[in-house]
Amino acid sequence: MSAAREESRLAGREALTAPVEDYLKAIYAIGKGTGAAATNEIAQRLALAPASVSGMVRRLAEQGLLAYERYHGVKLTESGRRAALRTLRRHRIIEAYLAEALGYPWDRVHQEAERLEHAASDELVDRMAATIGEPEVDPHGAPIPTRDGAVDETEYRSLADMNVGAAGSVVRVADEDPEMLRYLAELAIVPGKRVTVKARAPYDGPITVSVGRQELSIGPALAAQVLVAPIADRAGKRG
Amino acid sequence: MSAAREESRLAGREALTAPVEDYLKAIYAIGKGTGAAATNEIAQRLALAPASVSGMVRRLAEQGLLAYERYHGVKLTESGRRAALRTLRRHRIIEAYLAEALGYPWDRVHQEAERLEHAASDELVDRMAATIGEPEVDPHGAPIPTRDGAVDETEYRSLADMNVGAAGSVVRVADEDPEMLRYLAELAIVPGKRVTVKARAPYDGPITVSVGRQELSIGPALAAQVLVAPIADRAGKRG
DNA sequence: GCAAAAAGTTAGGCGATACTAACTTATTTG
DNA sequence: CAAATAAGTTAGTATCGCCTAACTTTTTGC
Repeated sequence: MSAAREESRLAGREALTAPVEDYLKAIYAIGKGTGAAATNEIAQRLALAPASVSGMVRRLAEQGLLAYERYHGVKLTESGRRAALRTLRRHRIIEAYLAEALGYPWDRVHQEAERLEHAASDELVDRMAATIGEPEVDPHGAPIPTRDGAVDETEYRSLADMNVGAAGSVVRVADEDPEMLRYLAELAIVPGKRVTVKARAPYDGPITVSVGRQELSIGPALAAQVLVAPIADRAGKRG
Repeated sequence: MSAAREESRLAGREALTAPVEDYLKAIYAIGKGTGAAATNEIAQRLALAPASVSGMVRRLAEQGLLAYERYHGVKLTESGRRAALRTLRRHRIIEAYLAEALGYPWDRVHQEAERLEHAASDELVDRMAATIGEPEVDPHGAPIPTRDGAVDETEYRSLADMNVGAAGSVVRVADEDPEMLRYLAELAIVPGKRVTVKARAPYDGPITVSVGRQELSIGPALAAQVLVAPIADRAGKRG
């Protein structure tokens, strides 16, 4: 009964299914909001076969959620972008709420939010946001889109791209890998912390960073997952 | 990719789909835990065609969740009953949490919980329960099953079945119809309230009830939705 | 600038879950 | 107790979202 299907969806939204919301989120993430996304990239991010993506992408294009040209990847339409941002808002508010209100550790909020984002109503998400004081970022520092679809799209440099001597403030870390998040927490590399790149070994070697009064060495793969806002160095060098 | 399917499900549970959980809940509700449920009743409760129920019920029987004999309805197995109670626990804790922690009005918690119960992890549900002090009933007075599958199965009399003169304490009201819940709240017929049946008109006529210092008249259909625990009448009449 | 490699698509299927229409079994009732 | 009615099932189909295998288009690299 398709009536039951309909009514199981959420009032006020155009009843996108969970898989559709996941595709839109993935395409948004790949295209950073406005760019194009390749079939294989979408497939990899969603852990699906490329052929499945071809099929779904055609359907989403028919629904007007994205622009698709065979063999040339896809781009979100304005409507698709809005839908992606609604899901992203849900996801990040849920993450923030789980951490703030329910004491969830930051390495597990992502996984839980990944499921709840498809089931939570606008009302619930808004109540969560209000309860924890309308946060602007999630526990990993990712910006939360507003109700009307605005997001801070500032692009930050990763710790891996900073020059030696440059200082900055950690604004955001990748949120998907729990083990990595636990490790970063251990190192005290969390949003808000001030970091300075002390050295970098050649040939993709480890990067030495000072965080607080500690100095530590991390691999470039990990450093790439940490985004930093530059801070004008008080000593007058340059970042 | 069935791997993605798997991983989208919840750790620690045997990965029942949302429809399956809904069937089990419905069958549990109809059979009051141990009795049998008729195909048509299940169909009606889930707003599905009877033919769809026949199909699903066969599959659930193959999975060992229920005992099924063609043309003679179904009964939950022990495993099915446990699964139903797990879902019920989720549902009711979520309802209680929404009301307590997020200020949800009692007429809307059911609908929201109906979706969240399929997406929330055990950890989330347990954290919610802990946060609001391990409630024993949901906002409508329905008992919350414990983690190990025990529920209070006391059967109460409805207001429609009470003798004139009988007094009692409202323990539970039906939870699905928001409009009815708003009306009951208006009348102050909510769990915990003391009620006395003052009169009942013949031919299925209205029932006059005193609640607090008010006296009001409600139809038998509404009265049937209100469950009451008898209170030994202080004046010595009888219930 | 063409052949090899990479990327993407189509074709053909599958499992879940639902539907309608037609049929069978059970129950009720005169 | 037989006919009428109610309840339940089977058969055949659809949609969604996914898969693999085989094919086509685009890109890359000599």
